[in-house]
Amino acid sequence: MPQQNYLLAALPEDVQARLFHALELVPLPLGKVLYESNTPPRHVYFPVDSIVSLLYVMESGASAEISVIGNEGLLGLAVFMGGRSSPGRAVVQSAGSAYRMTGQLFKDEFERHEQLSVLILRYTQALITQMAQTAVCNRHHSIEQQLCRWLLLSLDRRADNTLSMTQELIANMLGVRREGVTDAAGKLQRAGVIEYRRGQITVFDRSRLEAMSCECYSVVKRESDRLLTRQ
Amino acid sequence: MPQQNYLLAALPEDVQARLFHALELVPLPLGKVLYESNTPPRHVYFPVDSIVSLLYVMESGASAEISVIGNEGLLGLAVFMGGRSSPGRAVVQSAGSAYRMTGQLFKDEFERHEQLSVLILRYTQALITQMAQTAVCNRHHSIEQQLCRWLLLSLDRRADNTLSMTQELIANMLGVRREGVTDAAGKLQRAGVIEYRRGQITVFDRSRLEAMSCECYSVVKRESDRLLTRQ
DNA sequence: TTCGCTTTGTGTGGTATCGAACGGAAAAAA
DNA sequence: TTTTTTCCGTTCGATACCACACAAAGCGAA
Repeated sequence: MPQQNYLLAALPEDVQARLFHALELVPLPLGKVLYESNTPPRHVYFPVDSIVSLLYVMESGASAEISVIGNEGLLGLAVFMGGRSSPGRAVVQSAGSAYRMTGQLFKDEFERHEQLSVLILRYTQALITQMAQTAVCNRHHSIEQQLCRWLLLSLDRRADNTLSMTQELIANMLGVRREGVTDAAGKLQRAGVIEYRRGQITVFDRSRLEAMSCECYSVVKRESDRLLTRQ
Repeated sequence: MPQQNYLLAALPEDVQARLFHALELVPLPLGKVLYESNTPPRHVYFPVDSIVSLLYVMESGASAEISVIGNEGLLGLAVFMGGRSSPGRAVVQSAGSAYRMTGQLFKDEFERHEQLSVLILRYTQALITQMAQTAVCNRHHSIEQQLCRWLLLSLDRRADNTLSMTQELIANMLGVRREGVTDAAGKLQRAGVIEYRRGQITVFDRSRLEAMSCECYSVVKRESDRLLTRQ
């Protein structure tokens, strides 16, 4: 159901009616690259039960995640921001599916329906907040705190309390070494907050995780809620 | 002249005519705080010869700059993104002046004139790129590289090759200690690239500075040019 | 079962940055 | 002029993160 995506669900019924016949449900396997850096996207994606990461990759090959997008958002902002493309790569971080429609069609609708554009702009601001907070977090917080933040952000976009994700991949997202993640994850496991085993992470104590995380998670969360619920 | 601001200058003449009578020229002294975190802005600012930094400040007091705004842009995106306010603080980094108009008025114009909104959206995307690149830069590059990037970004928004800026303030922007900046700046000075003396920085060899900077500067620069010139 | 691959744990050493403190020199204020 | 403040340079030890290497353990396939 398209309404599993909050952005789509928040639209007025008449706009939904116009849009939904143009939507196509596609599976998003783990690791699939939706957008490559600086190449114009064909489609706009609305995740339902998948999670997609926006990664910036440097010349050296080093990378860092700058935002996480799940069923609260959409991919392909560049389409109606007018830039056609953007640096950064979009990679499926948690397999699932998403609705999509062609960028041109969506752009037309964006320009036609004010309720749609208002919603998208608010979502854009939420995304900006997430990116800004990520920048500060990268500068000032420990790997352990960032891991907590990352787990929480991913958990918010999942139906249960598990994640399929190796430490190696998490390290790529956070832009740190795998060993650093091993250390931090080991601490969390010994503290009884999480349990992991060969790429399967289970979160036992979410409130402890929030307490061990840096403020960045709650700042982003609060701001997203403020922007996307208070219509 | 309002046209000293590139965004204003890029508008069609009829839109300029509509907007300019609502603009007010105000001086921006060094250190002035234009927006405080999470407080709704009254005005939208268009810098002409001033530079404004967008800072995120953490609970601990530690801070980091996430973008620089000069005569190529504007401040107060939250106004028409619909969020009314945003986290982050806007501080004048280089004294000068700016045109401003009330947020409500600007929002009305934004919604009325498609040429204006298209331009602003493109600028927003350029800003997003800058923020994302800053996040990655914070993660992967040395203080020296980041200092080069920062000097170049500021220099682009200045008419000459000097900056009034103490190492202490630069450290706050970059989110590092003052001593780290002293080290990096000392290297640059010994290399003959810059000269500084009690808060006055002169750049002698811009091309060397670009060579010593990380790729982040050129990525942001190229993307901004692409978005804002190719109408 | 055995083999091979992936994932995770650990160690060793090196570097960059941090935290805190002190001192000097130049500018600004009195 | 003298005093005060600001800005810059330097030090030292602590720590976080890095690069590389290798071992152990889980899992799947033959």
